[in-house]
Amino acid sequence: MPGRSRSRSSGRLTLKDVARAAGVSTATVSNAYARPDQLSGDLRRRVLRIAEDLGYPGPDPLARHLSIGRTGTVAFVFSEDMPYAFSDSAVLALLRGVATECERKGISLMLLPVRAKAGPAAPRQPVMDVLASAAVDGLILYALSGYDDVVTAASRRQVPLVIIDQPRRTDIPVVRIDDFAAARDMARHVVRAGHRSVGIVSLRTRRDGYSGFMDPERRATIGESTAAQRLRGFYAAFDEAGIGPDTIPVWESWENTEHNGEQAARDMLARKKTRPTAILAMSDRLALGVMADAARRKLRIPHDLSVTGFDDIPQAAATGLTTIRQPFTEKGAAALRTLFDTTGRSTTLATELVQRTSLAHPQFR
Amino acid sequence: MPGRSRSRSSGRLTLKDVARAAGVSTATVSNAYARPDQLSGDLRRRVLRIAEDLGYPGPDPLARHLSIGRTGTVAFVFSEDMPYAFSDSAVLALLRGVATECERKGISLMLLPVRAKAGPAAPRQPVMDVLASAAVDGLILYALSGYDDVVTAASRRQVPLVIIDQPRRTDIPVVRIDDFAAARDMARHVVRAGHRSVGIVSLRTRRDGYSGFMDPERRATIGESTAAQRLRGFYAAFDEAGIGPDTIPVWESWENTEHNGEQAARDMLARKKTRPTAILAMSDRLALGVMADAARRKLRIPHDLSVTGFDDIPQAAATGLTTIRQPFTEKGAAALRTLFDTTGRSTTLATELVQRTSLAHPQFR
DNA sequence: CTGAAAGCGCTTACAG
DNA sequence: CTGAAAGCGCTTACAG
Repeated sequence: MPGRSRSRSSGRLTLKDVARAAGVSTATVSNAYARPDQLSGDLRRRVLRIAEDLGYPGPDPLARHLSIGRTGTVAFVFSEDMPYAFSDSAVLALLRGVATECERKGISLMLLPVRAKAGPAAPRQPVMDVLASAAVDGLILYALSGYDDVVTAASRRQVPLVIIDQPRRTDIPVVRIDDFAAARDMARHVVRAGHRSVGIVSLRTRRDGYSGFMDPERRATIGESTAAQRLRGFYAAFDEAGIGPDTIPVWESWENTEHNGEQAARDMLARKKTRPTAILAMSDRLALGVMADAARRKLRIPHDLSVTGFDDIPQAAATGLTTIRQPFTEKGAAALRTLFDTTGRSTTLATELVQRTSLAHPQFR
Repeated sequence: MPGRSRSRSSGRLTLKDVARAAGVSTATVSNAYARPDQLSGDLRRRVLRIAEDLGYPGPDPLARHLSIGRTGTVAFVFSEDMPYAFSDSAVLALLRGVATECERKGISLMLLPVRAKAGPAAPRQPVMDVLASAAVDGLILYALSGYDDVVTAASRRQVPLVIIDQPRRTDIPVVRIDDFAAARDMARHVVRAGHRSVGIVSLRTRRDGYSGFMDPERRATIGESTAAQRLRGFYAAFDEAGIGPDTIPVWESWENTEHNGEQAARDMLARKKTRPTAILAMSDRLALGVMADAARRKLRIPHDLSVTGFDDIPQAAATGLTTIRQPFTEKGAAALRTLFDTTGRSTTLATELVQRTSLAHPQFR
């Protein structure tokens, strides 16, 4: 802004003002704050006292960040809206892990929601803006299967990236579990329990806002989402048992909520003839929804219907849900470590099948 | 860094590189991104295409922030550690409110924990660092009663401030409830139910890590914390009923956890002779702890013991806890609005006494 | 141990 | 509609 007077023009105090008042250079004032070894204790104390007397709040973070090229902040980027993120215990457990590790390292955490509105084009612009304008040293991308545009925008930024819960990409380190193997193990477990007639409640496989049964074409083009990996795992185990994919109804949920689980159950349990003896859900929340609908129909679990989940959120233990335990907190911590790990190695964390009471031998038919 | 070559020295692409490649000034490139009306559509498209071809990630946020003097980010500053914050439904509801409003306004949210270690001096240095170096346009200070050093450090920053849940300060706008009145109403309700022998489980009144009964001296010097306001409200109602403070045991909890509530109950319910007929807790979590200990002693609620809470978290409804409902989400949203409201007005939100089944007429003695 | 000055990568009022 | 240049407020290699 040519023509304006010196640094006081903005009405704020700057390093320069302190330097002038103390009769030293700005370098010395800067050093007084950030590099105590660069000046004598006496001078440092004097400078700091004068700054305090003047009411100088300390070096401006914005200027400092530009100068040193870092901000000490990382962003957690996720495709859900905030209310959802703060209500989902799986997301919260993950955030707890990220945040705890951040705190340990003295790094600040920024939350960056990139709306999950349906349709490939919808969120394009806002996403770019928020991603492009966040002053961070690294980005943690969470559950962005199908959000290739977001991932692309993120990778343009010249900062380290790590992806949580998404199929491998060769160019970005990933922290994940083996979704295929975990799902396959669960399905084998269901088969071993004696079930031949099963249904699947899937998480979203793409970004089109669809909830409902997947038709053959949709099933044939499930892509590479987390849900796709798990679906393949289920199919693999059922295939081993001679149960073909065409005999298995799959209900896809746009949202990971109990409500979607209930809708799925409503559609699957409606006709007694075709009712499966076991329903495999891709999340505990979906499974809880299925159980809620089953209860409404007076179906006893596991006597009349077996149900399995995925995640092992606190509610799972409370309701006796047989499920796959994921180490959410560890996942979050591992993500942050990976972000600043120069080797760029991906991590696959172990899962565990937790047997409770919601799965048993089918009792009738 | 004198002596280094031009902007390519850091190996990163800058506006300048794009300008050079496009044969225009940096102003034009900048305008192409941020002020489309400042150049023709043709030129803009050409510039953007060249930037894209070069792999330019767009204007660097750090430099942009320094230039425009804003970051589009606000920080939520709280005195608990991250694991606690992500486990407490009251804090989460509040954050949900803040975050939803942030999302609506296109503002990013930063989480800034300032450790709650006991002792006045302990957290001083780290607190200053994280507060001083966060590049934000505003600070939301949550539940910082007793953290005057943090508040002071925050107010040095030349950014808008808002305080949630803390006694009024003349210089900073506050979003809160009327803790005194809400507590007094609850205590009146307890008196009206016929109780004369009561106990209080308090939140922390100071920053010394103390958990246990408050002796008269401690009670006489409770200061201005949220807990102090509520304690005065309880006392006021009991005083109206002729029940003096000296006859009321008060157990102070350093942490707002079920565990601390259980400890309080253990101490208060130990001797049958002096056992109160009603326990007023300053939070639902503390109340749930009291109920848990009561259950262990085979005390029926409310037959053998009445219990009241404060907050109305989801668990309260599930357990029939009579409590004070706080509008957490609205509180968070109001805080963000207040932050950018030039009037600097404080807000006091309404609370509601929710009657459930944990309070009844005392049945014995 | 201290200071003068270039540099970080943008934005923007102003002149043309 | 476009460009030259000052300015945002720091940090730091280097000279003294």
